[in-house]
Amino acid sequence: MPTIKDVARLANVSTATVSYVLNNSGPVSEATRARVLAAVEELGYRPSIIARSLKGKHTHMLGFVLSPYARQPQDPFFNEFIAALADTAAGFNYHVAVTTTADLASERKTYKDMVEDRRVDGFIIADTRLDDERLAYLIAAGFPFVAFGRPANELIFPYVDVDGYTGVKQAVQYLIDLGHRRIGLIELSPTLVCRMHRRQGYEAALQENDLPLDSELIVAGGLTEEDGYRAMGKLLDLVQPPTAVMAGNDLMAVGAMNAIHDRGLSVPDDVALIGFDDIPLTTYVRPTLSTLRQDFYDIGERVVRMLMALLHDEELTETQVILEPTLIIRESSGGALIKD
Amino acid sequence: MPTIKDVARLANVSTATVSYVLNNSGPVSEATRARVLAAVEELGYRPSIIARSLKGKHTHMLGFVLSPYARQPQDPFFNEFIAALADTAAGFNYHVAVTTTADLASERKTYKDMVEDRRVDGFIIADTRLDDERLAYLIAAGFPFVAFGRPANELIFPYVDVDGYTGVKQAVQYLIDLGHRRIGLIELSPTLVCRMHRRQGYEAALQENDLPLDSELIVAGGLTEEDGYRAMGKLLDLVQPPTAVMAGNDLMAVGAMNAIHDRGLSVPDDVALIGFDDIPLTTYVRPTLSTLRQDFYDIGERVVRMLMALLHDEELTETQVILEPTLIIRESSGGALIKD
DNA sequence: TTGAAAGCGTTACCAC
DNA sequence: GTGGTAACGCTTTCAA
Repeated sequence: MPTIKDVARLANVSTATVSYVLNNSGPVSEATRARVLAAVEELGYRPSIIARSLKGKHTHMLGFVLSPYARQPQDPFFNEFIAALADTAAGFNYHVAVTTTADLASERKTYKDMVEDRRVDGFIIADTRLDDERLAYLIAAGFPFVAFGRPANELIFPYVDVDGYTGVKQAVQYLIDLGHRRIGLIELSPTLVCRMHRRQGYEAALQENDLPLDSELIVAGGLTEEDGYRAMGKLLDLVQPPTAVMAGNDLMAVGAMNAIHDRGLSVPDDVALIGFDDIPLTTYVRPTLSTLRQDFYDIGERVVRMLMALLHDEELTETQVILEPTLIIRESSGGALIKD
Repeated sequence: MPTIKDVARLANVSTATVSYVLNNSGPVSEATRARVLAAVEELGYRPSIIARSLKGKHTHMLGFVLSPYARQPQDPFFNEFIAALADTAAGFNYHVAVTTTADLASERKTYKDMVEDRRVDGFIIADTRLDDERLAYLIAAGFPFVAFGRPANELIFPYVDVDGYTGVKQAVQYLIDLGHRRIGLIELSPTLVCRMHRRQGYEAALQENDLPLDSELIVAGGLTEEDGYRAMGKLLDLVQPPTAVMAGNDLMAVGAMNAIHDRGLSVPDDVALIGFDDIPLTTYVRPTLSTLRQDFYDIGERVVRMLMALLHDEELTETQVILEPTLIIRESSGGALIKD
């Protein structure tokens, strides 16, 4: 591998001049520039990222830690999100280091290691939590990051989030307009900040329509298909089961769908269903799943752009971005209950 | 951030001694060692990965490039595989840089950049192709990598692969044993090496049972649910459609399932179905999908272990590993056609 | 058992 | 416009 010295020698200039040419960081005569460029070409020289980093104090790496804590690794969310991160970062000549963790302890250690080893210049944090150690740690360490998800407390940091409140409210309103009066809610994991907003959206929709808030219609779910299956089972066991259900995410909605089918009932005739996320799975199942779409690619792209601005000391025009999800009506939400 | 010099100063030793202690690379008296360790502790010192890399000529990074060319980004395969890569690498103090590419040209550029910039010490390559530029390039460049998938030609490199031939043969035999005589095959993308082996397994099973090889029963598929849907449509359009179908992967099997349902037919009564991969989706659909399981986590782990051995100049005990897939019978493959 | 110093490949300050 | 050289933080050779 040729180094800058080899280039300098071949072009009969100093290494400083080579550096000037390559980085446009000094005045160089056209003739010299041409000679340097020719030498670079001839040698196939590429500057060493590592040496550059040692000088420049940055790694051109972004960190993203996969945690089973808030999302299952099989959640297709990651595919789109990671692709967006990697794509967008590449546009800035950055790369993304993806790490996985098994539990909270190893997650803690991972962040600490990445920060203290200065392996990455900044982090992308997904799925903010109620009492989020990661956020607290990074803020305390003064380490740059941008989150997908809002804070639950008074912490201040840049983020992109989806408006779960408005989204769920709109979806539940849609079900109410269809004629549904008993609408169930299968909640996400209690530690997730977004669970809160979605719940509030659900309650707001009922209140605005003067529908009673029946606590037995709100069941703890979780994250996975199994969680949704189990939660739906509880709802179906009620003396008066709901005729429609809003699920915390698509995976649980599909679980709910299976629970309904396995009891010989039908979606949407016996129970209408709406999910959240719009993962590809929604169109694979029958009936296809109505849902609230969050554009993970868009979110990932925005998050990286904000982080790049942060790292380059640029002015962040918007530091907290809230995106509206789109209600996507497919088959599982059914038609009007009472035909006229 | 404290440097090695700060530690040396505080411990009243030279930087060399600090380095000896930290790397166990020189004889150090117990007293000195203790003093150094105390200083490290007090300062919260962590060696700079970058400076280390500059000396040592390695980055402690592994590269993995996501390509839509052979697998759709929404393929859940990636989740498990990437998690396995990241987990296993972490055990060796390595990290994984994940990059995405949009097309073959950008893929080519990505590999070139990563290699020439020496951003990573080695690559993991997934889904080998018939005429695989990536492999050719890395071999020509003498750059270390381990593949998930076999070569299609005479190239020699370390890999882990799943025995698609035996797997599919076994699955088709299973269908034959159930009484099926007309068995369809929905193929993977033609460029994938594994398509070949699976096709051969299909043909072998038919031949061993003296069943005719009907070319109209073999249809081009692809990768996605849509591909499977379309391919199944073609099979159902036949004058004499198959009573069972082996799909190139689970995603296409689910697409086939939907195609069958959408024509008012039933799985497995009208058409029995077996997929390949065992992604979580197989248990979310109704009927649940029979499939050949490949353990992506295991594969990812093995690939990284082999790559680590390669990078550390250790003897590779096995350089080409073939794993057997497991036939998993769920509902979609049905029971015996002719009940006795 | 310890340390001085060279060197890894850059960048950038300061002279010329 | 150009070049010499120190510096980035570490490892390692060589000498003491």
